[in-house]
Amino acid sequence: MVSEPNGPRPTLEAVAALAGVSRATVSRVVNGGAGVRAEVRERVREAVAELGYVPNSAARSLVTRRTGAVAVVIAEPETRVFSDPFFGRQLRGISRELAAADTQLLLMFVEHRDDYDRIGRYLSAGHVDGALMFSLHRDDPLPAMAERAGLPTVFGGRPDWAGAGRAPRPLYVDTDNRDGARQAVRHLLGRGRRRIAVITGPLDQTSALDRLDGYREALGTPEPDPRLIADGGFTAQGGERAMAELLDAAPDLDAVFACSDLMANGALRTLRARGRRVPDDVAVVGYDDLEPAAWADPPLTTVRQDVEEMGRLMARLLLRLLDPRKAEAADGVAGVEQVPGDGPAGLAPVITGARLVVRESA
Amino acid sequence: MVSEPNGPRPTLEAVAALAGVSRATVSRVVNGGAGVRAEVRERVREAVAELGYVPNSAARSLVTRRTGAVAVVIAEPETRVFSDPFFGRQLRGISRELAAADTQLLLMFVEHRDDYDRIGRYLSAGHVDGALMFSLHRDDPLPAMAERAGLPTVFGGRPDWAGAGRAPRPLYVDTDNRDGARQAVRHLLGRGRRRIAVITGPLDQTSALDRLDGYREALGTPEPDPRLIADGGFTAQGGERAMAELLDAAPDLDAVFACSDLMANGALRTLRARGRRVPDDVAVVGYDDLEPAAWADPPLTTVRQDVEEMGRLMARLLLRLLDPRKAEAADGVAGVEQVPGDGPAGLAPVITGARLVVRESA
DNA sequence: AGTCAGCGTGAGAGCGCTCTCATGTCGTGC
DNA sequence: GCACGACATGAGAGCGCTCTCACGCTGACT
Repeated sequence: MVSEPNGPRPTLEAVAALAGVSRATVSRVVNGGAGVRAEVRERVREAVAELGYVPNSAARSLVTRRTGAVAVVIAEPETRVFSDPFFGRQLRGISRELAAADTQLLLMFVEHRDDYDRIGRYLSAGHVDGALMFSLHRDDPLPAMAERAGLPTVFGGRPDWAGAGRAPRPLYVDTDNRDGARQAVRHLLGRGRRRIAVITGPLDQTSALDRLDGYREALGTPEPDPRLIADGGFTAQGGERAMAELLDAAPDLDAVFACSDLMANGALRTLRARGRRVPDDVAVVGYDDLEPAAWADPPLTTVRQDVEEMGRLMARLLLRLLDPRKAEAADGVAGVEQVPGDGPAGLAPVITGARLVVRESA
Repeated sequence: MVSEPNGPRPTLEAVAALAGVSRATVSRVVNGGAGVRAEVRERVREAVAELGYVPNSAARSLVTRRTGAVAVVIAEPETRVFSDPFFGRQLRGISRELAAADTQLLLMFVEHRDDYDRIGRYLSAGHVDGALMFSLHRDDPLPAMAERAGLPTVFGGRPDWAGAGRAPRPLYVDTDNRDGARQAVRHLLGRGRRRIAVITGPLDQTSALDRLDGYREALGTPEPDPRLIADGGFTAQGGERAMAELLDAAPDLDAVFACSDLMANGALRTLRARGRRVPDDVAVVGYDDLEPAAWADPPLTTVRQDVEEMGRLMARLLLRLLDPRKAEAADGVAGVEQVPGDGPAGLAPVITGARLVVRESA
């Protein structure tokens, strides 16, 4: 690759001239080389290498109407996004999968009300071929925006599809939150705990709701003692506070299911401060099985979801949506269950399994 | 905005027709409207709104040679990137600043050897106007690639500029690592500690090196007792292991300066396991002042660097590099010191201050 | 009254690529 | 020996935008 240090980047034209063929032929070679005589193909390849030719993406996507990039939109108040390794992990899974498909990842955070405008505009502007959206709360306008813009979108976590009218079924990747919660609570019941409290996430998110439902189901009580339920907002501080509320309202509790590891950590802190031993006095189960779980004191019994894999699945789903032909035979991932009864092959929401990991806290 | 649900997106041409002007005039209005009669401008704006016109970015960047996007390249083994809130925080700062300048953020992780190829190609392909690079280790080929591609680049942390030959001075944002480390160790000295160990980061990174130098300086010994130095690799596990090594090699140590909060947490864990009380038996100081510091048990005395601000500064520096005219009067940030003796106004490395935060661990 | 600067606007040439269609060149079958 | 299809290649028309330049108009100055 003997490129000019700083001259203008070579164009198709230049390569064509050097190889003694037409622009069209060079284009064909650059895009796979089908229908070009081997000898010519080789000559063109050499010219490309010699000039250090790299296709101009703007020109290409101007005509193809494809950008080779997807947006990842994270609509989460700043508190949670990066103190919780959850997003990072998922992002990495996404990044891996996209990189493998030579697709770029555009990261956008929604923080303020006015960000919606900017992002909505951006998504409609055709800068990206599709979008991955995270942790939307109930009234988030983003899904509607994406739909209006006709932008293929995959959600992280089952979206609360209140807003959309006659929209097609949304595509998403989620874990079986309800089942995970059930496993957690059943484990506590199996250890003889009877006054089991729950620290929930914000109840305008389906993941938080589903876990709460799983808790209810496992207890077999549709209306559990309200003193045993507190909202921890999916943050460590929230978990700390929620645990304090719970202890005040129900001093006799003997277990707590925190719907995220971070909240479980907060809860542990409160329990320690109040002199309750874990797990002897109060057993604690978390959810996620990310770093905070293993590093808690004592290490958390928790529900594992393969977060990185979820990210990967989201990306794969979107890529398939964008280009069904390229649907590599990369399917049939272990532990993945497809919701049945849907459209074209593989284009359906994906629910991954949850699994209890027993450590010392319960 | 009464856009067609799914029709082809309107073009300049369409807007021009509706407003009864030429394409050129619409273009002028869309790009600020300078040199267009107010009345006409208004008419065009209405047409734009009516059609829901959004400029096609590919067409635009084809002619302007600008993409309005920058790459953020993170070259860090997976272990650290998202278990440490450091990157997330910095990313957020970057994102904020870029969003304010309507610039997109392309995120790319380097994990494998072959990723370098892909990313190098990408950076040369003119997809982005500039790049922000993080935590490069000594022999990282990325800076050279960026330079060869003529891509404006700002580094996070002072790069080890071994590779580059006659390159211009690299632009970077860093904290005063050496001073931060000095403060940490002086604090320990001030508390009467005499056998102060250090848990370093990987020594092929300047931040780790600089902190170690600060440690040496504060001690006043160019060659401190090697038994008091261990590499913790900037990870929690590494910190745990390093602490164990230190205790084995120098059981009489009475303090440890861990060069990151995560490593300090690991160290705390080992100390707890070995029955050493903190801070009574062993005082511990961390570095970063991110979540892990406040959540440690006991809460960590640590060195604060405003990570998000660093991210913001990196982005600002790059934006200024890309478009000097737009250098808003957003300068003169508190606590920021510019390295003197450089090129055009403001285009110089930035070193932000470090500050000791005293909590309970020392 | 004539000149000319200055401003607002339009015409049109590309930016670098893809893709359709026409053209040319064989090989095959009757 | 001729018609025809298959295949390889080239010519050229855009994709939607920006930007230069030319043009016409107004108003100020000689």
